[in-house]
Amino acid sequence: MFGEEKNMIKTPPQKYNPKQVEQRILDFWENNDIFKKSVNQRKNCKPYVFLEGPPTANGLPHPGHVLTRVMKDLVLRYQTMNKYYVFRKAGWDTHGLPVEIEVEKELNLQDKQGVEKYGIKRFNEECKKCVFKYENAWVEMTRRIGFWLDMENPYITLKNEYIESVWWSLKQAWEKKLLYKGYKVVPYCPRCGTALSAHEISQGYKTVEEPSIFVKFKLKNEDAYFLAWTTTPWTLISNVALAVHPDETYVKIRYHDEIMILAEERASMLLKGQEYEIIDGFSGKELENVEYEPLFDFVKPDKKAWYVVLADFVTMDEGTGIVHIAPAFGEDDYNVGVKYDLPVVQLVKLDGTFPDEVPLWKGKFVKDADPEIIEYLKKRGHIEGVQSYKHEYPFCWRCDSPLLYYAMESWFIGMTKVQKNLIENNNKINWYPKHLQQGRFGDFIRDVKDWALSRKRYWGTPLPIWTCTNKNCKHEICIGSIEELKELSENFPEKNYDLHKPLVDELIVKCPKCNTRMKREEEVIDCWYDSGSAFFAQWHYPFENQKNFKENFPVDFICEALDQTRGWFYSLLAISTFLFNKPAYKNVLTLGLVLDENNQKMSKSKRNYVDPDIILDNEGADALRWYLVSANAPWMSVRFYEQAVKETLGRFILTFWNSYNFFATYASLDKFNPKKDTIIYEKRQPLDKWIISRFNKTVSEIEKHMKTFEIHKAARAIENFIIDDFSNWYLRRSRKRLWVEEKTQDKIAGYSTMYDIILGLVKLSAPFIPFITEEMYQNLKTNDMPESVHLCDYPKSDKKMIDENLEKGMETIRELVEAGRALRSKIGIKIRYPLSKATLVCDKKTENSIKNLLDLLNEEINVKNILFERDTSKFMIKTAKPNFSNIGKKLKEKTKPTLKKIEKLNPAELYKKLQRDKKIELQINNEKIVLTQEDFQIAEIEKPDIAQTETEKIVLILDTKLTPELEAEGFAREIVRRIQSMRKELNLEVEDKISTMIKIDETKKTFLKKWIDYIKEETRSKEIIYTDKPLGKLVKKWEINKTQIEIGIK
RNA sequence: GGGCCUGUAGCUUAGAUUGGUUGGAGCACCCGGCUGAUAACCGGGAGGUCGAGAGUUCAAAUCUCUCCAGGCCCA
Repeated sequence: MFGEEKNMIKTPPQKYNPKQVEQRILDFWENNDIFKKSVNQRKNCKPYVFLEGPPTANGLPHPGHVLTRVMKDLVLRYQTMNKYYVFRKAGWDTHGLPVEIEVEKELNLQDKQGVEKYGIKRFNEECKKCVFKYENAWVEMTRRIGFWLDMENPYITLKNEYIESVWWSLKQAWEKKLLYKGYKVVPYCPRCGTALSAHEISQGYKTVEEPSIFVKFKLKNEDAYFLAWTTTPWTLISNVALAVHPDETYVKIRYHDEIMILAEERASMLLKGQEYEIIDGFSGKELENVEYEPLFDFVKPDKKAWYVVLADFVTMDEGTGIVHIAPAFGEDDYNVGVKYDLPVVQLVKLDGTFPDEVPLWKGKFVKDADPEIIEYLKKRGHIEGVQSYKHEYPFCWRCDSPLLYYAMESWFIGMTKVQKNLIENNNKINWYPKHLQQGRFGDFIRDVKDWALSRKRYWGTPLPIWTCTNKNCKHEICIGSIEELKELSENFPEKNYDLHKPLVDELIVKCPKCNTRMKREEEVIDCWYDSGSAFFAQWHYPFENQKNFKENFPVDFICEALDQTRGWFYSLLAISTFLFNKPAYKNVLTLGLVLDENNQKMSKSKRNYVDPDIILDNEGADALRWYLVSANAPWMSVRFYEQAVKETLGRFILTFWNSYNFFATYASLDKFNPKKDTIIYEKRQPLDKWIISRFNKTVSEIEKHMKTFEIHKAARAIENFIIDDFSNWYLRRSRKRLWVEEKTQDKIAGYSTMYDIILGLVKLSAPFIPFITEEMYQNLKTNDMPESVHLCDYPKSDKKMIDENLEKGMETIRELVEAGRALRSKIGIKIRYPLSKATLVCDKKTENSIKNLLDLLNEEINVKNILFERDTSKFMIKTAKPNFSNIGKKLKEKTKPTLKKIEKLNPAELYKKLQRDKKIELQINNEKIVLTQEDFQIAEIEKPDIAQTETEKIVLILDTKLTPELEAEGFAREIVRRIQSMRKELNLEVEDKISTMIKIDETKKTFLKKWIDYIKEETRSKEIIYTDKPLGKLVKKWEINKTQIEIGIK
């Protein structure tokens, strides 16, 4: 016996069926709790803290989600195998406007009024259901691609505990005086009565053509006008200021007998070819605070208004360089208003019509009033011109009404106050890729605005701020825990409560100061705040798990797609900065987007969406994973289509499988026992030592790349190793070793090496392709190894095993093999026919580096002997050939006959003669012609029966003479090949014995005499019988080098 | 409109830091070979204005500027 049964390697199935294998592995993991074990066995190790960016399960997962999950899983498995404790809690993001919109659609509700009519309680119940609508699809996708994540105990943002943690953090902000009420200009749909998110707006841009007007504002105390330009006449009613650019030049001109002020650059553009006179010029700065007379005075502002302010956003691209400012209707306007303490005049009602204060147009929709307003101003001489203007304007995606930019009351977190800390904390984060840190993200933070936190909606974490309804008290409190709320409210339910609307608003909360009932601010908060709280709220910190939180903060690793830069990546940093003044995470890997085959963003509306399930079924999760991680750097966009994954399967996964399969098949035949049949390193072949060296080098390469999240490079290092070094060289060169029937030491050395390498590879690539590696591992493992490859430790590079010299030598050998094959192909002698000798011309150093590896070269180019030389002179003959241009110049019309004569001479003789006599004399048409050395060029040619080629360091010379013995050997190999292909045709097992009958002419019989045993052995023939009528299961006629033979086998 | 990223053979890509011989691979293609790894393997071939243009330099895929195309984010 060669080994014990339990450590035996089985013969794997020839064909790899990804779906079947992966299904079986999934079951194996589940039945044996491998995921939990992989986490728990590292419980006492250093933690590597991961935080899951929570998806919303109210839509189906998208290929982009597959990519993020694959990448996260890869990193986490890698760290786990590297002996870190990696806790992996799933999370669900459950609040937000998209959910509400989805539900509104389902319930066919048109607007907020519709929602309130339907009932907030019922509505929110629907929302709650909706966010888990596709939970199954998500869980199934996650499972199927092999993402190990604890989905049984996820954090969920809608849970009371989660909300409580969020409340706690808001109270921290409150106490730090960061939470305040202000205005925010938002795109607003007056018909739906709701503000729209950026995402919604981007869906609804349309090109419209509208009137734009040039409006004259008369200066106070001077008979001159500011000329301003606007596309929204209805906002003029609420005008409070004019803005100019501080650094631009403005001019006072006389035009049509009126004095007007506008930007110099714009004047020359607008009045091109017209007559006007420049009276004066000044910089924008000089205009600051100049007052003008209002166009309308429907209300008396409570603050100083109607003067010139300075603003950088004023451009010279269009208009007059003077911008009319209505802080209630534009974000820029609002910001400049805050800076100058301008009043907010808001003469538009929430339904988009003018209020009673504007008697002229009251009740009219503002946009419809534009023509009337223009007419009104014209009559009063305030209009200098009307142009039609084409531009992009946002419309409500739901009801198609034009959106109004509108200042709404909103609660803010004063991020500008902690900006310095934000910048400092950002600088502590390792960003991958690096450029985001100071680029897109850094820019964003350097220009940070206060966080508009509140949403006038229903489905979200309620804003925990209550105001006393007693007009004399007006006390405001922020509640930071359920306990606190219980204490202050009379009717807090004992159990089964839900902190969402409407319950929070039904509580009778009494003012701690005057005991009057308090009213909650009706808003819910931005759901980005929810997910940005995950790093503490997932622990229900500080109410529970204080220790857990402290050990897991800051998080080591988060990973999401590029679109999260200003989303989750920001909200995490923002919250952790004002709470703890630390970054929430140390490393952030930002992934590129998943595009379709034509580099277009995948979307359902474009119908270019690739369903991951199809690929998972056809090519499998491993091929999909490998493609996604090896195709490109993680932060680059990756094209996603089935053909690409199919190619990955063929090129890489199947090559890996075939390598494994090849080894396992033979190891099983020979009952190789990995525990007992080991050969010490020193006794292995150079080839073995070489692959071990290459392996260890690959391991260290991977370590280097994984450190910098250059996962594609790590993957490619594995791929190159497997395909190039292991499969296409090591195994190919080792096949003969396994083909011998006895269990030689060499064969066992081969098995040992293959076993070690494949087992190492299986571990090395387990985080990348967890299924196929598990399948292989289960067959390879001995009973004292962990039960799953994912419970193993990651391979470490053993520097002692790296032999640079050997690697260099092997490289040289491989170059020689390549050159040798090319040479044989050129001279037309098949590799099957051995040649007597090859000579390598090189220096001593090179000779030394390869002298132990010559067997490989021997076999690959099939020569009997290999010799070394220092120079090529033995094999080459120097010759002289005519130098056409010199001879031509010298002999003119006699050139042709001369050349003809030279052609007839032996070039080698010619060379010798030239060397000796320095000249040559020729008799042409009775004339003596003398040619000298300059008339010839020196060339080298091979001697007869010599062929040569060269690599960078070595000249390879083959003796091409085929002796009868050599030919006989080649002929024997021809026969072997025919018999082998017949064996194959009969689908014989490798070890099956056959009986062979050959019909062949007598001369060849003697010719072959020496090689009969060889043929027998190679073809596993018990006997070879010469006969005129070969019989057997398969009989075939062949022609080899014009010799007819007939072979029968059984 | 602004910021950032990307652009190398039909496709996927190497090339960084530090400019330096003739820009490497793989897939696909064509020719030849091999035949118990067969959705393979080996040799050869064809295929490149390195997105375009300008500049710096003895020398540019690489550095600078401008432009073009695609993408993302923000307006």
